[in-house]
Amino acid sequence: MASSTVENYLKHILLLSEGGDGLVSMGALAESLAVVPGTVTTMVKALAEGGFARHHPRQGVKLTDAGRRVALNVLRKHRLVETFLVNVLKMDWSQVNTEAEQLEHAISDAVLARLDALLGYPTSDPHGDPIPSSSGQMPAQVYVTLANCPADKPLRVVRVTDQSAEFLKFVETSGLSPDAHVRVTGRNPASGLITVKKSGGRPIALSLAASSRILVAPSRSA
Amino acid sequence: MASSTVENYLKHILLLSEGGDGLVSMGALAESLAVVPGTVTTMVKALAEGGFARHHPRQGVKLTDAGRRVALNVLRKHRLVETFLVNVLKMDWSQVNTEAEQLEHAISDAVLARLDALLGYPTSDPHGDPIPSSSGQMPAQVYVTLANCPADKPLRVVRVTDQSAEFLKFVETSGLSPDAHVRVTGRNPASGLITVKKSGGRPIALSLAASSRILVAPSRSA
DNA sequence: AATTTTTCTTTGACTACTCAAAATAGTTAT
DNA sequence: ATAACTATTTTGAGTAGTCAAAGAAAAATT
Repeated sequence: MASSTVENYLKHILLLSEGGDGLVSMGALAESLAVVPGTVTTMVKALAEGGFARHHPRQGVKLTDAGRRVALNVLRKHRLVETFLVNVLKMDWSQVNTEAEQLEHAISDAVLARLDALLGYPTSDPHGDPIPSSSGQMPAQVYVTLANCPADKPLRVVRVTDQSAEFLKFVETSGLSPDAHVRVTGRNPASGLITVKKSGGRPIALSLAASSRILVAPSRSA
Repeated sequence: MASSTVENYLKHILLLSEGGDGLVSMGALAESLAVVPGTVTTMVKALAEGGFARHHPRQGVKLTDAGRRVALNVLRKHRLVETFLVNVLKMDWSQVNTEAEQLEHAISDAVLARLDALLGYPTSDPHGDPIPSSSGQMPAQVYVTLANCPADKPLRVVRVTDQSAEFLKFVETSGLSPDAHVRVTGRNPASGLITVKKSGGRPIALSLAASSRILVAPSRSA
């Protein structure tokens, strides 16, 4: 059985390796886990020893298939728990990430299966993050960010890729949570601002940095 | 914050001290926690250091008020989680003890409060064990065991004080789960057996040892 | 009372994880 | 090509929790 610590390392490696070639630097991992780089080097070698990852000295770490399997299962637990906390327990979506961080390591596969059924087999969590299937498949999402999508087209928010309570609070009060219908009304690269409008609402101003953490899809309805 | 290990020690001390004078022997605690006695001595001194317990060398350990507060909260989490697993997730009551053992250390007070509301503020779990209140009160149950209650009186099962999956399976298939209505029909101290009957069912034979783990209350209806 | 048994405590050692700080490798700039 | 910078690795040490086995105290036997 992988310890909570090992599960955490694997989860963070998985998240950081998305998009790239799978290699994650020690520095990025240390930052993400809030430990010093030396600790990461030590642990990554232990991970490699256990067959969960391969360590390429001075280059980075990459998950093995076994490691990815564990990481995906942890991520699945995390996101299903978040969904439960929001949909069933009606908790604030800006808080559930922290809660799920603990529960993801304590929940058994048996409980997970029941929870999945109770929730109706969801494929994404309240932040729009995709939930890996029990067989370890994660639907590849290739959405465009609000920062670089065409103006004036009808859009639907599908995902918010920043789990910080502060950002999520802002998104919620702005009404930009997943499933919100919006369109980009203005874009000013000089000032680094874009403005979006909900159908029938007043314009909302966002920094480019903020808008790059909101993923959208084309929407039929305005 | 008390670690999972500390929480576990406190919980086991609380459970073992019930009924007695509050003093728990190192041996009993070691047995209950499945560690060697030397480990318990070491840990109990750390608990005392942290203000959770008082260590009386060669006699035993006793919780302080702070320790009891923590222990009751862990027990509350354990039993509310069990109730959730059975009532909401429809899990087998013989398995939920093991599951709750993990979850009791991972669930926050915020989640607990929501869970409590969802379940309708129950006062006992599926095994009939009393659930401590959020303020740390545990309803004192002074029930009689099936082993030494009067014969032929109508009884209601209120609690099963053995969490082993095997025993719970037996109780369930015998139909002696909490709220079952039964009466003692025979008692044979020589063979160590007693027989009970559910209203309209056939007699069930139990050892005295087994029947001492089933608590009952007088029942109006037969 | 002396001896045996039981229970408890101590000691030394080990695993898992962590940090601080020094050493090293790789990269970039001069 | 040398210097400087940055990222990584190594080393030494510390905390939390555990066990095995030796030693000490208390209780039970004889």
